[in-house]
This record gives sequence, C-alpha cells and structure tokens, in this order.
Amino acid sequence: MLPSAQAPLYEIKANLFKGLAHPARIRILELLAAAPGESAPVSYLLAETGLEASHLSQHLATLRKHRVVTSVRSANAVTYQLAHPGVSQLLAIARTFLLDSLAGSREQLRLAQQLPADHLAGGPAS
Amino acid sequence: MLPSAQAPLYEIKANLFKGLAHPARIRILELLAAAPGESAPVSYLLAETGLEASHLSQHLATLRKHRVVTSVRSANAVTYQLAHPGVSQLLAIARTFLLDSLAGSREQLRLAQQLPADHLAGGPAS
DNA sequence: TGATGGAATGATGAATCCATCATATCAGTG
DNA sequence: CACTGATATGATGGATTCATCATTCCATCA
Repeated sequence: MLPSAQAPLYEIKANLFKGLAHPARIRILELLAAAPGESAPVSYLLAETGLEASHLSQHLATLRKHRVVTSVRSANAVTYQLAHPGVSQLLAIARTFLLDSLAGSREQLRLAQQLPADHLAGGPAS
Repeated sequence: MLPSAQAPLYEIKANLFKGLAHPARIRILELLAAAPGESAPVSYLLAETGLEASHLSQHLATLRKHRVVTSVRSANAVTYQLAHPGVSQLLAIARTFLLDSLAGSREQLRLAQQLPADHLAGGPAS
C-alpha cells in the first residue's frame, strides 16, 4: 500500500525504491529513458522485453502506482512516459555507482562476496 | 542472493534498489549521509532510529551485502560509512523527485491515490 | 451490434522479505 | 578465565511480492 502524502518522507522514499526493485521494471524504465521523448507504446515494450503481456502490464501498473511513469491512450494503443527526469537520473547514478563499485573492488569481490564472515586479516599482496 | 558480477546490469541495478527498499534502511543511510565523514557508530544509529539492536544489525547486514556501506571495527564498537558518494546522490535525487511529485499533483493524489478504479466523474469540490 | 486485437485486472501457489526471539561472537576488564 | 557490553547471526511465523493463468475492459472496424 502506498503511503499517504503525510507519511514520513523516508517511508515514501523507501516505497519509490521498492517500485524500482525489480529487473523487469528496470528494463522498462531504461527502454523508456532511451526512447525518443522518454516514451514508448506498450507494444514496443512488449517486443523489447519479451515479457508476457499480462506480466508486463502488471509491472506497468506498479510503476504507475508509484508515479514513476504516466500513461496516455491513443486509439487502442497505450503510450507510457517517464513521469520525471529524476527517474533517468536515478538510473544513471545507479549505473555509475555500480560500475564504479564493480570495477573498484574486483579483488575484494573474490574474498568478501558472500563467504561466511571471512573478514581478512592480512590482505592479499597480489 | 546477490547476482554475480557477470549478471546483466539491470538485474544488479534492481538488486541495488532492493537494498534501499525499506524505510529503516533509508533512515540509516540518511543518518550516515548527514553525519560527519558520512560515517557513524552503530550505537549512534541505534539511538537515533530506536530500532531493536538485532533488527538494526540485520538491516546493516543487508546494506553491507549490497555494498552500500562499509564497516570498520574499533575496539568493541563498529563504525559504518557510506561506500560511495553515489549513495547520497541517489537519496538526494529521490528527495527532489518526491517533493516535486508530491507538490505537483496534490489534487490528483486525492482523486487517484488508490481508490478502486473510481476514475472521477465530477471530482470533489472541497 | 458483433467480432477483433491490444491492454488491464483478478486470483492462485511459490518464493521472498520482515519482525521477533534466542543464541553466538568479539574485545575489553576484573 | 568468567563476565560484561556491543554487535552479529540463526531460526521462526506472518506478511508481501512474483509468475502464471483466465477473464475482462476498451476502442476500432466490419
């Protein structure tokens, strides 16, 4: 359930991130961000993602619910658009963060990825 | 489970957002972002959030797992720090986005918030 | 109006996440 | 070493989310 407008901001913020917390939705948003006008019809998203129609629709509903996208109906096709430039900014920063993080800690990844609390004592020389 | 380093980027990205998708974790990150050196000991976070110790620790573990924070132990106190400036950028952009979104659509909120498909006919006057 | 195609909704197990409790580790002190 | 304070981990119901299926809605065209 979406928090009401007077809910504490950190709760609303958590909900926004929750809305982005799914690979399919990330793909959808990136397709929109890359498309001209930051918008595209469902048929396009359907073709690009290869998702089942109702599944895609469900994710679009989630994005709509979180006000991350808006939709407009033209004839019997529906076009979706990013609701705010902040959305693509979030994606861009996430990408920077992740690439940086992945590149900067390749070695550490090997050690600490998720091994059982093996927090190093001496650090590898190589 | 965390995706391996060669998982598609959109999946890793979704996982990052999943790591942020909880009010308690947002609060923790904002406390860290606001603290000097973007770092603070667990005891501070404990006092500020009012969470139960083990609960807080669990969220910290999640953040660690997603590499959003790093931890250092000094004596028997542990200090946490944001792992990357991108994290506070994400929070800042989310705030901008949300404030903008809330301010810009107060009226729509009333109509469309999450009422059962009650797509307006006349709209409430008051 | 009836038929067609695109899109959305509802309902259902399976999987995941959260909060709580109990227990364990770690570092310092007596 | 036993003890204490600080932090972390494990296990457990209860809630939330996901994927799939069937059904419904909406606009156009015959």
